[in-house]
Amino acid sequence: MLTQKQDMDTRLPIYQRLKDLFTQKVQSGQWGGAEAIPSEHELSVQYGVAPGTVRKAIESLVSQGYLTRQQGKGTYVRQASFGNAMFRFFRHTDPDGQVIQPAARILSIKKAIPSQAEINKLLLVPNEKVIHLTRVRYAQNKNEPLLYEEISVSAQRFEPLLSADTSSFEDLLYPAYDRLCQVRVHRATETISFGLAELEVAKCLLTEVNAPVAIITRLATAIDGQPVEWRKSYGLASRFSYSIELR
Amino acid sequence: MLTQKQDMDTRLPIYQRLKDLFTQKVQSGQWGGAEAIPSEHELSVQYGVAPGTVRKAIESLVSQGYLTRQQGKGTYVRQASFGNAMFRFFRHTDPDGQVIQPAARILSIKKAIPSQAEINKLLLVPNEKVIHLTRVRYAQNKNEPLLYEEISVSAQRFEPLLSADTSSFEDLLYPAYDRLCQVRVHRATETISFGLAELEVAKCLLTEVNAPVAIITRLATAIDGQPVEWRKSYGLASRFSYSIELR
DNA sequence: AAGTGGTCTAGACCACCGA
DNA sequence: CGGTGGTCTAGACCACTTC
Repeated sequence: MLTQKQDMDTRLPIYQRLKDLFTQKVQSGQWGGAEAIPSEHELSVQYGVAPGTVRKAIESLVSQGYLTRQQGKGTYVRQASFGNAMFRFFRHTDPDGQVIQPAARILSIKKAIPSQAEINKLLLVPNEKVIHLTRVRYAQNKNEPLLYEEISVSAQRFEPLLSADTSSFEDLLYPAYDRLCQVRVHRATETISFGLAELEVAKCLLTEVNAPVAIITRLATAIDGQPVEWRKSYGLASRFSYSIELR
Repeated sequence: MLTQKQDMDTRLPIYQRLKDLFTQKVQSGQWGGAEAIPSEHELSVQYGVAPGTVRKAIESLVSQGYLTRQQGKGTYVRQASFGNAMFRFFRHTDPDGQVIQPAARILSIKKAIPSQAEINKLLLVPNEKVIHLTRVRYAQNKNEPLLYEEISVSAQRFEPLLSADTSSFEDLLYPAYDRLCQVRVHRATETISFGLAELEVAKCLLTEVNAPVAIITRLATAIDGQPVEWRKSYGLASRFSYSIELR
């Protein structure tokens, strides 16, 4: 009663098999969207196991970041929530500790031929084009630019971006990906390095060419592990600081 | 029957109270060493709760890295596992994202009067001295310096370092802390920022004064939460990179 | 064989949410 | 109010380690 298309069952514990099964449901999109997944009770009946066993599988997926549970409501496939995580770390040296809510302005958005780096990072197929998007982020009340960003996505999957009203997604890109292109960012890897501002970057950050800048390279992936967005963000190095807890 | 010296009980769930209680036992050293902690059954009897509740508390502490369980043997306070996973805390990467495993050479090690910053970070008591340790890290096969490090620890707790043979712990400091000083690093927080090389730094990195450098500040803490080591690492900004996964 | 954790069951009652 | 997840109970049987 727990056997799936292929019996992945090599005498794994039931809750493990459930976990695999549920992971498939999430990755294939059968579960997801705004709906809650079936309740614990429902699942336990459906698969003929005890509620505690279903619970254990679900708890494990929650701790892995695939699901979230809300008491009284239900269990949901998790939305990405790190949208502007980076800005937690770009501390403006204002009266201390004030969180900056950055505004954003999109400078350009156009189809282009991918570089080799983009092909590698986004795993593009031959002849697949990309969409290039450039953006500047500002401290909200000031005119001061904080970050210049170059963003690349597959032109195939993100076609709708080209015809959309950019003003509707300037600040928040990932919700727009979801809304317009049905692509949901699940996690990302960021790499920090330092370099010197090239002309375009310098212009947008109102500094000189060759000024030291921090570069955050981000590769964002969907819940099924496919890379969906590659991004390079440039900020003035002198203002940059980034904290991580290691365990 | 679950009440402790001070009733920390504000109607917290039982397993939470157990978790706090067990955490105390670990941090105070009542549990630890080579012995297993009491069995689930024993604990459930002792505190008058169901075994499943004890289990939930323990599982949570296992996932937080405080305990490990071994089927058939028992549950143990987690030992530092530096043996092979040598660079647990070393996240620096080369431009391709490969983790770099550098060799190290200790330049100096001596007792000193702490700066105010050190007093604050390490929570030193009045008149407590520190040990200053400086070190250079090299790419393994090259003569090229990658990082210059200034490391501060309490002179009281780390006295044995001064009389030890430095060649025995050049590469691996944390196992040496454990072996020589019975101090186990459990976690650490790193902050990355950007600056310009001062004289000492420039000399060791074979570059000029005011060359752009990446600065990684690390505060390492023991299992009881006490700060034990404060470290500043400097690397040439042009060669530096650092990766983090976001979720 | 005895003791440990690992898995699983089959409930109970509570707190929270939405209609 | 009914349905959801959150907590808790009180067992069962299994797999593993140690003696």
